[in-house]
Amino acid sequence: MYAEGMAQSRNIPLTKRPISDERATSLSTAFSALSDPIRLRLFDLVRRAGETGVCSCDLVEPLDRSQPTISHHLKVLREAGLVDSRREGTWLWYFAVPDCLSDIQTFLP
Amino acid sequence: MYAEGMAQSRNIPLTKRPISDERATSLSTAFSALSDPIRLRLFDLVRRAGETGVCSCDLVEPLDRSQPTISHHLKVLREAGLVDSRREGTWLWYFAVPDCLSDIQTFLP
DNA sequence: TTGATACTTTGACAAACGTCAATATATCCA
DNA sequence: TGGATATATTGACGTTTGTCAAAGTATCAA
Repeated sequence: MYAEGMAQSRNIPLTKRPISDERATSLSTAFSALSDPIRLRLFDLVRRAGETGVCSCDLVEPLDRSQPTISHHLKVLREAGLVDSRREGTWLWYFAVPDCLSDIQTFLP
Repeated sequence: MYAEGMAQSRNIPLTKRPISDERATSLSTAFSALSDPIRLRLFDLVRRAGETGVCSCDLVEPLDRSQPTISHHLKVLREAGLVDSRREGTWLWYFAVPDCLSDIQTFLP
């Protein structure tokens, strides 16, 4: 049976300097943005389009999702700071934010 | 109004070699495992414990979650291939799988 | 101003998720 | 064999998420 406060610590140096709660939340937002297969492919497509970016209308067909769904995913990516957009007439060109993954980079070993 | 198949392609070289669906799914599993703040801190704690690992009982208190919740998160991390465990008596020592993030590494710029 | 195209927002719904209490399983020790 | 500790599983719950149809907003051109 498991009872309150009965856990016996193994007295192992748990952590020297554990990640802060704030940083964990910030990082998890970035990870979360890439945690859906469609959204990951979406980001991949946008990133591959380089500085020029890619017209959002060209992203619907290859991902086999409705246009509103793609729009929703792009919003998630933008709010996570991974992509941004530039308007050109009625079109929106999406591009990857430079160094958007540097924070994740520093977390990896 | 948005109508079926009306999207006009901008004829931009969309992708040279877009990520495959399988790879996207595999990668998103890893990202998903780190998409929760508590689970991210959990992995951070385990990883910091090095080869020896850390006793699961020492992870409940610092993360301020119930024992079943920590157990659940550890299972998610294990199924994502990020951590593994070694039994020692009644204890389970969790440790980070070496190079578990190499796949994510190769995805980053 | 009217119509066409590009995109976003809203509303709805099922599925997945994070959480905990309660219970079950595993391992050791007396 | 029992009791104690460590961990996992089950079941339930409210919340979040991915999705689409429908409707709304934006921009341009005739």
